[in-house]
Amino acid sequence: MVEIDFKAIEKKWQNKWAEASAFVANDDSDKPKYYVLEMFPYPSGSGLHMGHAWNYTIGDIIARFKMMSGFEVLHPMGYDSLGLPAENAAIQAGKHPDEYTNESIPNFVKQQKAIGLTYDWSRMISSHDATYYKWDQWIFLKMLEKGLAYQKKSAVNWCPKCDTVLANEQVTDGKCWRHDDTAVIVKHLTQWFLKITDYADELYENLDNMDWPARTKAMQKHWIGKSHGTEIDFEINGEKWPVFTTRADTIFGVTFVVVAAAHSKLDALVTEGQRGAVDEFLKTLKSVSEKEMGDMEKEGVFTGSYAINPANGEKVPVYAGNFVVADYGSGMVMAVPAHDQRDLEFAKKYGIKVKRVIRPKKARYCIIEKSLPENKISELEKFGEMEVEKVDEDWGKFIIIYPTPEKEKELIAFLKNNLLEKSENVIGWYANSSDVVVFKDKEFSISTTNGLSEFKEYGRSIGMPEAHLDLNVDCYSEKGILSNSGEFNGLESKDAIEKIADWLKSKGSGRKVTNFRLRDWGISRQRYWGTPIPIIHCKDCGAVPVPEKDLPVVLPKDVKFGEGNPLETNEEWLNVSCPKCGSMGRREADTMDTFVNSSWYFLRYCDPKNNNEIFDKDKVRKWCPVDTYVGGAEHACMHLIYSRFYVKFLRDLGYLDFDEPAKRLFHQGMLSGEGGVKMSKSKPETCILPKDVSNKYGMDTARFFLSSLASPDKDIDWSEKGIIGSLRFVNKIFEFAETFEEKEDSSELEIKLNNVIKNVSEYYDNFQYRKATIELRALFDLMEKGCSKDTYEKFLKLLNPICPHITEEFWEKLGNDGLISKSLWPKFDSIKLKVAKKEIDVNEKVIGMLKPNLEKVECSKIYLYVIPMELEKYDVARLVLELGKEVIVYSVRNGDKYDPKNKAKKSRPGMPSFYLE
RNA sequence: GCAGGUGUGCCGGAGUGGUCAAACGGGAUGGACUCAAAAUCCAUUGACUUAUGUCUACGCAGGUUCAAACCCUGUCACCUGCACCA
Repeated sequence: MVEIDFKAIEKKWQNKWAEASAFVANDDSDKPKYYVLEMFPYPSGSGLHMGHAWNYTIGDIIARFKMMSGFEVLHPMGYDSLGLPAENAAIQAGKHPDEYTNESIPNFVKQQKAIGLTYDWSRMISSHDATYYKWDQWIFLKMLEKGLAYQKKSAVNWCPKCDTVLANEQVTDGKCWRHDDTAVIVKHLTQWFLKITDYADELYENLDNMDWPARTKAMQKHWIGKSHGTEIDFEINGEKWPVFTTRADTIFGVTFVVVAAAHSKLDALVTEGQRGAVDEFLKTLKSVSEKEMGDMEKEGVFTGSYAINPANGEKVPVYAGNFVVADYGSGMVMAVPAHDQRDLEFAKKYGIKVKRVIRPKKARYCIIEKSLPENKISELEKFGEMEVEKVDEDWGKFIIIYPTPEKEKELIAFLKNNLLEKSENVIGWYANSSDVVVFKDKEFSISTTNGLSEFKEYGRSIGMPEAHLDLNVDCYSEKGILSNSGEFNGLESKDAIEKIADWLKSKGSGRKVTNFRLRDWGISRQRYWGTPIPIIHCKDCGAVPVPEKDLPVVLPKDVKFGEGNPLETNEEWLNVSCPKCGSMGRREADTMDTFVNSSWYFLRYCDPKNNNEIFDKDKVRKWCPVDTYVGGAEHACMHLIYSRFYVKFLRDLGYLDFDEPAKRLFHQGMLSGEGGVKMSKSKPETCILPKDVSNKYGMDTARFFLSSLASPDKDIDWSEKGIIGSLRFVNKIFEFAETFEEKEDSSELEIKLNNVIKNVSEYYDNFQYRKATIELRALFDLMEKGCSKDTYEKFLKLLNPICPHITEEFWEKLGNDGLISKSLWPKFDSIKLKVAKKEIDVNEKVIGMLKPNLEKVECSKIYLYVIPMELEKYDVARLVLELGKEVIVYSVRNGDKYDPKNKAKKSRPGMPSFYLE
């Protein structure tokens, strides 16, 4: 291998790019724009490892490709420098967060520059800069104006380790998103909220139109949780209490009502007689709630009140229950134990009756038998419709019965008594209404497996397995046919839901509604390193917004850490006069959630230095929305929902004229160390460092290697062995460059080049970098046999997005003046492409496959067998002409013409086949 | 439980109806070069066997088709999210 000084080449070109301001995006360019963005990082003091480098490279490749393809590309970088991690890291380092951050950022920038990324550094922003967070505050005031920011006292999630409140989105499984070993506790505090729920419907519905990864969209849909249902008023103690349900068809099956234990108006329902019991229950709840709310058993207590079911006037008991969510719907549910598993559990526990009002559309039982007497078979008919579905050699008849609901129990008894125990021939039976399988000769068993095919598998592959009997058919939660429901009997659930809603509406005791799971976004944090909330609390005027002209409210430097909310420790900052009445007021000491900063930063890149406005509308109109956004999937329900919300808000404020922040979203996979070890900044030994890689293999080699490993959305592992393959390739290019002498292109190479240009362009565009590397290798293989300077240059351009430094070097060596990074992407010639690709139709294709084989063979006669695909006559005749041989054609289907045993069998079945004589 | 995704050779990973025993890379084996090694180059890398040959393969089981890794049905396993949302 050649010794190559990658380091020097990298330095040289990084400097040249900077000198030429090669990647500065021009606001006034006439070219079409393209906005590539990677999620801005929090600048940790320890800098970045190869995993980060790879992440940025994914976007960089697109950016470079687009630049060369004639776009004016905006590819900015900035720092999400406010927030808890920075505050904690600073405290740990014994520094003030401001100082710490201001040291970290230059270090980060330096390291990113060393990777050779195409960032427009003139647009760099940092969220801890007051000129940036001023606009966080401005947006907050605008939201306040529009009624979208408000404060309320509420139960909030508190992380004892972060020492602050968390948003719903930041709690996973009852644990903090940063500390998965720390359970979140509930506190009641007055907090600021942003009314993201106002946009719930649009946030939900618009997902369908977006080119974002399916899983992200699915997660967001889940999170927003839109569901259509009916709100039904139950009268309790003369007052109407609305209850939300998606299953209005089960209204006649309601046997009790449950109100959330945490319901704010629970007291109104509790009778004197039950007061003691309820208080007792609430007390036990409190002691548990801090730990495992999740896997707690369904419990409750009777409140003493009764609710009147508006559908049938029945009085049903009202319970307070621990399994009802207080802030979803109305915090109250109608319980239908016959058709809901949770309700059933509860009903069983407290001895509440169960009333069935839905029956399966069609129960289906299947008996598999070998030689059952006819009279037994005909006996089965009395239970309902019957059919013999299929005959199977091994297992005999498959008899299917659809019993009427009334006869179902009888049928089960009949099967048990007559068939399963007494007949040797009966193998078993199953019913998919209750998903039951039973086998002969065994203890009876019914379990919730899944029907016939499973049974067959059991029967064949395992023989007669142990079967389990569990007649758990009393809860039917599927949709079906209504019964016991008065005038609605016989309707299907789907129709009944509509009809019952209409009926209740006409009676004035119900209405159709849409509910969302999404809650408002709590943004108050009791920490220092965040955007101050621009509010002054006044004894007389309440919460008064800081006037726009007084923005930004700057974070004071002088605070004490470790004694609760740091901002509370600076009295000088806290005490200000009320902007409204002038009397003494006090600043809001909470700061904003760090996600506020990242919700709109991509807009600021368009006009990062504007001091008069959040941004110039025209500039944003020019660049936004983001065309390609690259970032981790972990933000699916946080940053990626919040920023959508912000965009919609700013749009409605008249500042934007688009609906979504990014047209296309891409989640990169994670790069792990050798053998799948997670790289973590806290464990330096696990980290592969870009500077080591650059020394050893060169950044370009690493970029090529990582590109060639797998699709960039997949998780990949670093491998010291694997990169050797890429190093070999890079070395070959160096050797080629050293010894390059211009030659004529072969026509094969010409065609190949065309194809490669076309394919590689497509691949870069769609993140299929791996395929691009394969095409480039294939092209280079041909080039090694000799090629023109033009071809060589085109190759360098094609390789440039992945290997920007070395391609600049070779480009220069060829005598070119400008930067290859700023050169124009090669065009492909569509005529040549046609020759190369030979766009042939199906018939030609089949014949085409045969021809080269036939040509090779010395023979006088060719017998050709083809399947009638309408191709014989014309195409074969042509083939005969072209080959100049005698070809005799048979149809494969025309049996008497050939002996299938030793002839047509040869090639793949169905393919035209031939033999020679 | 619900939702989304994945399952291909020793490994990573292409391949979405016929030019597929399966691209490309890694690894392994053999050979060339060398005193030797590294690097480089060539060949082989499902089985049987060495022929323009057969068989077995793309999680498993069925199905559609002249033809299936690719389409359909069912099923299993793994990954990722959400989980008492009525």
